[in-house]
Amino acid sequence: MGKAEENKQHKRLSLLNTAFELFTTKGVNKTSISEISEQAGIAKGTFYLYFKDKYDIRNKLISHQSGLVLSKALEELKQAGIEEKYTGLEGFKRTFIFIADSVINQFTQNKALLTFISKNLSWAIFKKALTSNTADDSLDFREAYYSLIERSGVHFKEPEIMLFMIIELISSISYSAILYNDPLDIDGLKPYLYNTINYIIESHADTEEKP
Amino acid sequence: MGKAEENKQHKRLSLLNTAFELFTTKGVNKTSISEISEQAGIAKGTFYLYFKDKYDIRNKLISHQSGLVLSKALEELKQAGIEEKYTGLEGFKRTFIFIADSVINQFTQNKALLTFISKNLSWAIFKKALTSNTADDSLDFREAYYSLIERSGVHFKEPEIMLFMIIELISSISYSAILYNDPLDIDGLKPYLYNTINYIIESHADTEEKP
Amino acid sequence: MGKAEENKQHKRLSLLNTAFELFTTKGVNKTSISEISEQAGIAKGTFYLYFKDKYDIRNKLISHQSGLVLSKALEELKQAGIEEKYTGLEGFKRTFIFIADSVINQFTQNKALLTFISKNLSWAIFKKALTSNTADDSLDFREAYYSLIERSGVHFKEPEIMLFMIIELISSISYSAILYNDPLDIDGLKPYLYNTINYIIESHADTEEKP
Amino acid sequence: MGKAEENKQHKRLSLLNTAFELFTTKGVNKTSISEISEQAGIAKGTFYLYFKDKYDIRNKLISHQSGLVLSKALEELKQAGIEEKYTGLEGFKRTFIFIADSVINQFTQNKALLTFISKNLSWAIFKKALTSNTADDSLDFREAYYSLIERSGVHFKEPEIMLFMIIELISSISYSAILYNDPLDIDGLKPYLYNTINYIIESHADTEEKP
DNA sequence: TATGAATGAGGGTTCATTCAT
DNA sequence: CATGAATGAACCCTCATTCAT
Repeated sequence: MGKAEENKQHKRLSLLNTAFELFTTKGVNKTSISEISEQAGIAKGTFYLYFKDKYDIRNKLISHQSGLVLSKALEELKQAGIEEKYTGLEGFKRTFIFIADSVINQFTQNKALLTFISKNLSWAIFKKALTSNTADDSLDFREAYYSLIERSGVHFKEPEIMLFMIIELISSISYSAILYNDPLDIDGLKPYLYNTINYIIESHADTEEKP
Repeated sequence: MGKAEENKQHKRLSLLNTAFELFTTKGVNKTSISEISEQAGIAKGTFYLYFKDKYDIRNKLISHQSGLVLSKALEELKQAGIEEKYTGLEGFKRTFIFIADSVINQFTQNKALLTFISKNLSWAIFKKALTSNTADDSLDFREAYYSLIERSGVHFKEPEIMLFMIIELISSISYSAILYNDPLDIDGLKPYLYNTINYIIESHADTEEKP
Repeated sequence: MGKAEENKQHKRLSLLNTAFELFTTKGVNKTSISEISEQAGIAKGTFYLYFKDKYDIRNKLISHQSGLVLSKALEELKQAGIEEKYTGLEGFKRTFIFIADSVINQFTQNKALLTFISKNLSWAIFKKALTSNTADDSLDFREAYYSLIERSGVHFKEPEIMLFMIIELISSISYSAILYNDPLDIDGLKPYLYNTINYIIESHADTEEKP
Repeated sequence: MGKAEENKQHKRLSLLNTAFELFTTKGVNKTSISEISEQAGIAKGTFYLYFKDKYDIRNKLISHQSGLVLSKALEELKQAGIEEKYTGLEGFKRTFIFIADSVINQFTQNKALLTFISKNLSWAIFKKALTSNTADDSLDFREAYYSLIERSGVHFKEPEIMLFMIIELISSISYSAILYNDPLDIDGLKPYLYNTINYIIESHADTEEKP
């Protein structure tokens, strides 16, 4: 049982990894299930024991990969000790920008990943990724987000909308800037982007954070 | 000659219109060239006399349709006489929000169009749409944009980046809000969106617009 | 031993019942062994411990179900007491028509059963059903048939052929009439059918039935 | 045009013939479209230009082949001059039996055809075959049937039902007898069969055919 | 005996593209 | 210019059957 279960997990992962590589290399449309299976060293029919179809595996990959990116960003945050250095609204802004910067840098270093996620991400899928971290991972980004808010001591009027707007801004701008340097490379755009993010945060903060 | 040329244009338009209807109805992937040709009342082989392949016609459609949306927005702007009522930075902001609002409303009323454009739009394609208005149309949105700036009398540091950021913000937020009401319906999000747009404009304006 | 044996019989029956339901619902072709097994709550591999393949279980079902239909007809016959009321050739005819009518009514009330049996029945399979009543059932229709003849006191020249002809007539006519009301519904056809059956019986009877 | 059209007809026929051969040899279920196409010397995709799917070609074949069998029977009838020799009810009976005999003999000589038709024939499909003789053939069996009746001078109460019953009787009995000699070979069964057919005809005739 | 994961051949079907007319 | 029949590769998916556990 243990062995069989292990084997199954191994195959599942093999399929996920292969699919990810192909999706990011050739795009989802031009990747066939035959190809995924073959390259994963698995019979074509076996694919269907693990995933319903190509879009099933794609969605699972998006959740999974988004989760990984965020995990890494939070990891880096912890190591940088940002949260401890700053407090209040200022601290929150710095923290958030730090995370955004980490995410953007990851995308800059892995453009295929950016292509894959951007072309297929929707806020709905992303929200799922925030919470359900596909089994293994124990990270819950949503929780991390709210604990971040709490620790800052700031009260935000609509934290959900604030998050949504920032994420949409980051992802849409990253896409064009990182992949096409258009209208400018991402480093040139960062000041504008972070400036806007800061503004969004400020405008959502309830005026007097220390009454 | 005149007759033949007319006929050609007619076929071309027929293909474009049919393709647009099918793309917005069933999606680009699930629309076949056979289908487009047949529904356009044209032989399959003839399609290739006008377009290279499905993606060729798709790109042309995106440019074309984006142009139409902007044209309509500018048209409405003219009829509303906004530009004449307000001046300076304030006027520019109002004008811009007016245009954004028009675009968003158009998308709200035509969700298929939104899906089609959002799923396929990139800044690069959009930029092309701004200038080259596919033959017939005489509108040059870029020109309109700069004349708008000029008339306002405000000097912007990076008008191109400003435009880019605003458009990305609008399009990414519209997508989720209009199509899925997630995290909120578009009417609920408009205040936040317009607020942010205003901020972006302000932060790009060179401090003292009236020296 | 008793327990294991019971369990085996239980699984066998579960497979037979499930297969029957699926065969009559979706047709033999479109029913897969996976489906049968799964719905029977049995592992796929286990199926092969009980039946050779789909057609094996199908044949066994036809025999079984045909037997059930005949059993029920004979049961009803007994309860109606027809045999006691009439004697001689006349009695035989009435008895036979009674049985035919019961069978047809059963089919009318269970069209899926009719489809299944008609599409798969052959005289050869049916003959097997007449005698070997799949284990449990103790009824031997062939025996019942000959005892019916004997009791009537009539001598038939070729009782086997007579039975064959009548059964083929009934089954082929029922099929079209019950399932498609074509060329007429079964009630409209019954007079013609029974009239012909009567004739077949008469023509097989040795002239002077009471010497 | 003429050439292309000819070519199309040729391909169509090639597909029909190949399908017929495969259907009668291996059965409809076990024949694949790949096989039909390949053996017909045509690309697989081309099949779909001519027929919707396997069952489309099957139905067309049944109609076609049934028509051929009947045509041949009527041809033989004409050559035998039966109709001229006999008149009235007697003549009708002899004519009908002659046709039945021709059909049965054809089936006896072509058992594959019998298997194919019997396993797939339904009264509904047959009726279609009676009238619409797939383009080329000019024979309309239904018309022939009614002209036969008319010429005989006999009035039948329900000619449609009479035909239905006789055909069902013939086909179901032929099937078992010709293919399996069960319960008797077809020659042994013919007397019983024809006897019954005669009876059915008689019983449908309006009593006094010569007033 | 029972399981059910794995197989992989083969099914039906679609479709971009070509080319003779 | 226009056609549309023909292609055949490629696709997705199903499923009977096997076999290690």
